[in-house]
Formats: sequence, C-alpha cells, structure tokens
Amino acid sequence: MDLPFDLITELERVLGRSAAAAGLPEDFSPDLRPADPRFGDIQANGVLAAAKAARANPREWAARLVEVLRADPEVAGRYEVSVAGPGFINFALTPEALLGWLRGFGSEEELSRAAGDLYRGRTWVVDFASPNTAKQMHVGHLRSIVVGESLCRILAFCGAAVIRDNHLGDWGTPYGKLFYAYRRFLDPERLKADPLEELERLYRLADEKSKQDPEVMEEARRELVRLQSGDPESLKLWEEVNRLSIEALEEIYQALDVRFDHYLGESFYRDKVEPVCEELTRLGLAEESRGALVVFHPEHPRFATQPFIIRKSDGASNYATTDLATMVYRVENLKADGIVIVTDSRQSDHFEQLWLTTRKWFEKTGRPLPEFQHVVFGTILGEDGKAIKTRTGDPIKLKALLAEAVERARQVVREKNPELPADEVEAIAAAVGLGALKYADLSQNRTSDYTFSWDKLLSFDGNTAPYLLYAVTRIRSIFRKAGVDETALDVGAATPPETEAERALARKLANLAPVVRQTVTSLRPHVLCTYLYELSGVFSSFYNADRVMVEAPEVRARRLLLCQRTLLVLEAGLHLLGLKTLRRM
RNA sequence: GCACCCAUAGUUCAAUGGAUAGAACAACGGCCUCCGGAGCCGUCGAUCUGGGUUCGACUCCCGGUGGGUGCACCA
Repeated sequence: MDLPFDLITELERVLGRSAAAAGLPEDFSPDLRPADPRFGDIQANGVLAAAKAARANPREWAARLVEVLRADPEVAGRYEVSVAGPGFINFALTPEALLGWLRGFGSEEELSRAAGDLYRGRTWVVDFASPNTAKQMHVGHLRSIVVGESLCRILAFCGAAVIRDNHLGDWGTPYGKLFYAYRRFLDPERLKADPLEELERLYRLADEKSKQDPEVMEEARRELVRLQSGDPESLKLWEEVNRLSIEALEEIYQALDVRFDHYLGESFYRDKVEPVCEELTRLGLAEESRGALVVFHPEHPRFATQPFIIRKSDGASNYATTDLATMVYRVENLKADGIVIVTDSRQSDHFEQLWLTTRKWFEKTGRPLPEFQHVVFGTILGEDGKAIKTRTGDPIKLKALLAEAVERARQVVREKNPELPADEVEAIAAAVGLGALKYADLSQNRTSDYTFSWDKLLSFDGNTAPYLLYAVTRIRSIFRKAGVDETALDVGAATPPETEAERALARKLANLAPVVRQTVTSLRPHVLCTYLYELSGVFSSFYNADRVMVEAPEVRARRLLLCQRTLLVLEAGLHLLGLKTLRRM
C-alpha cells in the first residue's frame, strides 16, 4: 500500500470532494491536524465551526461526512473513521496503512524528496551569524549561528534552494579607532597567536584613549576618512584585518559544522547605498528631518514619529541604508523568493521599519516582493536569571564556551565508557558536547530567553542531545548485535504492527510530515526537537516492552523495520538541527 | 511616556482556538535470568489578575500587576 508522505495534506483533498458529496457548504474547511493519540492519528475539527455557522447540528453533519468518507477509496482500508464528542471526526490509520507508510521512506534522500514538495523551486536567503570583524565572538553570537544553520538545513530539506549569507559588520566607524591603534601599538607576536584577541585589544585601547584625548579621537576620524575615501594603503590594511577575521571566524564555524555561501558584509554594499537614498527621496518615501534623511510610517503607532534614518546628518549612510541595499541585492541578484534574517529580538524595531520601508519602496518600483521573516530570539541567561556573563562581568567568549562543552562531555564519556579508544573519545566528546550546546538552544522556543545550565544540557535524562544521541546508538547497537545491515533491510518481510508499543511507534513515525511542515513554516526548530524527543520516548517504551530479536521471522522483521525507520527519522532530524550522530558513545 | 516580547507544577520547559494542559529535574514507589539501566513503568503537583469574544480560550480582544527589551543619527 503506497501512502503519501504528508497524510494530512492528502486527506485535505479527499475531504474537499467528500464534503461536497455530503452536502456540506462549498467553502467547508476541514481543519485537519495531528490528533491526540487517544483518539486517532488525524482529527478534523472543521465540522463544528461550519455547522455552527449554518445553525446545523454538527454531529449530524459529521455523520454524513463520515459515511461518504468511508466509501472513498483513499480512505477505506487506510483509516478507521469515527465521530466523537460534539462533532470531531477522527481518523485512525489501520495497521496495514501504517506498514505501508513505513515501507515508503527508507532513506534521508527519500524523506527529503517527499518533503521537498513544500518549498521546491523557491530560493531562500538566510542571513545569520553576522558578527563584526576584528572582534571575538561571544555567547551572544551563538543563537544566531545555531538557529540559522538549522533553518538552512530545514529549508533545504523542504526543497528550497538555500543561500547562506554572513552579513558581516566589516565597515564603519570602529575601523578608524582600530587603525589608529594598529599603526602604533600592534604586537605582531600576539596577532599571530590569536588575531582577534589582538585586534580586539587594539580597538579597546584606542577606544579608551579616544575618550580621554580629543587628539586621538581626531586621528581616528582621519583614519576612517582615509579608509572611506578609498586610500589604497588603508584599504590594504582593511583587507588584511578582514582576512584574519574571516579565517578566525571560520575556525569556529567549522567546529560547529556551519558553512556559508557568501560573506557579503556591509562593505559589499558601500557603493550601493546612494541609489537607495535617491530612489526613496524621489518616490516621496524619505524626507529631511533634523538634517538627516529619514522614512516615517504615518500609519504606524510608533514609526509615525520614530524615524528610520537612512542618511545621517553628516551625510554618511548607516546600517538602515546598507540593509535596504541588501534587500535589493537579494531580490535582484540572488533572486530570493524568501529572506530570513536571524538576530536577537532587540533589533525588532529596526527590521520592522526595514520591512515597512521595503514593501512600499518595492511596490512603487515594481520590484518583486519577497517573503520576509525576521527570526528573533531571546537572550541566554545565567542561572541568576540575568544575561550570562563571566565572573568578571565580561561576555563569555564563544571559543571558550565550545571548549568547555567538549571538555565536559569528554569527562562524562570517559567515565561512562572507559574502554573506548582515545581518538573515538574525542569524536564523541565533540559530537556530544557541541550537540548538547546546540540542542539546548534549539529545543526551546527561540523567542524566549533561556536559562543556561551545563548540568541540564549535558544530562542524559529529558529533552537533551545526549538522550537523543543515546537513542541513536542504542538502535545501532541492536543491528550490530543482530548482525543485520540496517541499510539493507528486507522491508517486504515485515508484517503490520500489532502490539500496542509497535503501533504507538509506527504512528509517531508517520506523523513526521506535519511536524516538518510546522517547523519550516514557523521557522521554529523546537517543534522538531519536541517531536524527536517524543519519538525517542516512544521508541524506548517499545524497546522495553517488545524484544526485537525474537525467533518468529515476521515479528522480527517488522520490529527491525520499526527500529530502522526510527533510526532514520532520528538521525535525519538531528542532522536537520545541525547535530552529528554517533554509532556508539 | 510610547511600542514590542514574556508570565504555565517547587524548578527548567511544551501545548497551529479543540476533547482529561504534556515532559524533564526534584520528591516518593516499582522493573535487574532482558537486544547498552546513559533505560522503562507509576504517584504527587500548574495556566499572574479582572473582564470580554466563542459551541469551545494557556492560546484571541480590552484593562491591571510583575519582569525583559527597544525608542534620532552605533550595528
């Protein structure tokens, strides 16, 4: 029995024609969703609202609809259909249908091909990470990197052509100060040892000096002017700083298994901002205010008076200008149908103004309007409930955080599994430590702040990476022990799920599609995390209740199939989150 | 002052307007002739407050209270 990947989308079509046949209104919306397992696999709630609107009896409508549905070839044999409560319609997959679905998708490629119906043919630009050059990354950069990478993978899984863009802060006023100090106080040894550390030291030095000494401030300003006016020597230095910065950033990205297609930072747009101001002025969207060029949005409660400044009173552009130029570039050159920008929630005002402005601007100029999503996230809090800091009050360096994650994981692995060879311990420690760090971030609704706790994120209990990674290794262990190659399973030998634990597991697996759909449309990876955690739980219960390696060949075959598909979905899901999975740990 | 976000068990978190609000930690009690006990099963325990909309509200609307964030030339 061939079943579609996304059962709900399929069933929606069936309900469309069935509703008409049952005499329900033209515009009937079935309102399908995954059901509480107590009631079935899928539930339709739409009858309640529709009947209410028509002042009809919902139970009677539901009964009529069910009668038509039961006769439908795409329903009969696949679902047990029933009416419950005030007019809910419940669909429970038959064991044969569950088996059919399980057989259908046997690899990550097959899953992705099926999920690819969602965004196929569409191009999405994902703008994430976006640190400043000449500075070390700290904890504050972690969420954008982790969430952004995961969203890229999920969008690609769903068929989109994804362009990963790191919109570096690589231009602007800090360079004046940095160059001032670079020319006077550079320590070449330190630069060699840790470029970002040294560049950061130089910047801080200049920043302090400039606060005390107006002469220094003036010199820094001259440095900036030299750079911005294209002085070759300044540009050379700028390029050098950039090169060192990107190299250092990439070291960390590599450790985190994150990559970019472009590093189109602010500097890339510096010759593209003039037309922005011209166009917006010509179109009457921008106006002069207090010497600056700004955009107001009269229809908005706040942006009617809070300006979006696109040219400062000194004539220079700012990040509003470059961001507007960036919107154009992404639509016209990168052909983006969708744009995702991943930053913390403090920049919400800016991006709301950016989008309001872009919409009006693009409409007036006939440019295609992309889908725009500002993906915001909250702050990482320490256990004191305040933004996480070191004891001395400085931000925690990202490099140090990653190292600590790996070190802590290493200790646990050594303790739990002392006989593993050293190099494997390292690989496991990296996968577990960095995975735990990422997962802690992803598993929580990104819009809220989250409380950071090493104990919690490295725990083997609860919704954590170690628990999920463990579930993966345990399944692999079954295949190892049984001497069965999990990639070459005889799926034809399996019989439909029978025991309660088997059925629960099969149903959970078959619910993957709506979870992926919800994750990608809401751009919230925690939806996927919750599902994977629940799946692991259901698997563990199954594993505890039903022995896999039994004598009866058909029972064994179907349990091996369940194991293999669970392994597949778990690994595929963890990979979408940016985690590496393990064979043993 | 204006705007945005948040408020759910003792704690950390879930719950696209649907049926009895789910987990984990902590506490307590079970399961070791069993494929990895890093596990499984169970008990106890919560929607900040007052209105409203709805057949149905943790969810939507209005008013409070308590926290976070942002608001003219940094990004």
